[in-house]
Amino acid sequence: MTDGIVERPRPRDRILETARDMFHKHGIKGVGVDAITEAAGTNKMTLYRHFESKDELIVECLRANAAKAGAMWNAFEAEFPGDKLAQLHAWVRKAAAMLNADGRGCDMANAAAELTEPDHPARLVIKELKEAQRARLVTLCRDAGIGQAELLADTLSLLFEGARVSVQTVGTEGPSTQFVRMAEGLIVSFRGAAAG
Amino acid sequence: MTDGIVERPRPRDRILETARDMFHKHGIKGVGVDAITEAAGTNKMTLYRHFESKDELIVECLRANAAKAGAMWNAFEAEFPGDKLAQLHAWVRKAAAMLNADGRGCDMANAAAELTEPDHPARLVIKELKEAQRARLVTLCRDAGIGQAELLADTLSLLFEGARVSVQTVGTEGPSTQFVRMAEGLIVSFRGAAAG
DNA sequence: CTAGGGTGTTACCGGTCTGTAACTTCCAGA
DNA sequence: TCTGGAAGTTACAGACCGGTAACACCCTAG
Repeated sequence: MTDGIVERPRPRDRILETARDMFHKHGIKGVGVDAITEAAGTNKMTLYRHFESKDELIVECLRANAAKAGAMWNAFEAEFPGDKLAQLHAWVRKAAAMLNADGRGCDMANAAAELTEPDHPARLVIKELKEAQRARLVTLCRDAGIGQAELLADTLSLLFEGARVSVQTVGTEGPSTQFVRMAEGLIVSFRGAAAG
Repeated sequence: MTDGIVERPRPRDRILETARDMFHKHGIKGVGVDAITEAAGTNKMTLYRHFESKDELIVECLRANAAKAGAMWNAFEAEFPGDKLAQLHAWVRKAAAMLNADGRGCDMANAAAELTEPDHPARLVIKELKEAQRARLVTLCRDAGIGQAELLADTLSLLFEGARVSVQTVGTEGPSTQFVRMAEGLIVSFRGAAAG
């Protein structure tokens, strides 16, 4: 019986969580496996028992990020069941909150900027996961009864993506401050025109 | 008299040009100074006679990029003298062309993603140069007689920035294909509302 | 012709990186 | 209590990194 005390996560999970955090903060090439394992309270050998290479660890981190993002979408549905328009507005608010969370952009985009080898295993999963997110936003727009749902979803996607890199280059006081206004304006405009 | 043959650029310029190209293609941390000098047809010692460190070389590369971008703006003015609206549309076309040029995003944004140390010398110039570009786009929108010029300029900025990272993650067939339509639609919309 | 600065060459330094080998320690389950 | 597997430890291999020292070369300005 080990009740009463908080179970310390297994080494694999500690490594994964620590790596996610450090990759996010310092970039992928800016962090070595030694630093990860030390911060995770373990050692390099244990890392290589659970992940066959740093590249595989990177991929697993990206997948974990995507899983967390997926949970976010589910939270929208749980908060506003059936009300797709409210969920869309929740997405806008959540996106805006992320902009001010820290000065680092999207982990997928940052990884894509760093890992330039065209056949790097991470590039495949980045594309996969980004496309999945796009599909989810398109569906949300369509189910909200918006005509030209793809165009609105793509526009919102690009705005958000751009806002995240803008925060990374000029900080939170730049163009990204207008993100909510832009997004809400677009939604109104798309709802007004041809509610097909 | 060395007429008749093309003057080979001096080592410093060859290094700068080669570094710009390699940083763009492979990322900053993905390229070592040895590789740069070898590709530039010179050697490491010569590099360190002209640049006091790799960091300074990075900064000079970013400045060179900005200078090239500045020349682009001047080309718009030369092509459509006085016609600010035509220059704005030229910007949209040029931006779209960049999206399909190669799969790599903005060098400034990529550098910001890689160089995470908050006091890295490159971060200062990135912020400077991005703010200068934004100011230029705002001025163009304002001079084109558009009300809410800042909002339009910021929206176009974020769209373009987002399109560049989108190209880097999902390729040229993703949301970025809609960039021109989005941008032109926004310009029309902003011109329609309150030509203050 | 000569002097000197820009350039090329080679070797090296200390550090860091990913990844591995060999061995010990710990702990849960039978 | 015994056993087997997971985890920790130490040391190392081989490569690459940014940066420097010492020296040979070449070309041009005087």
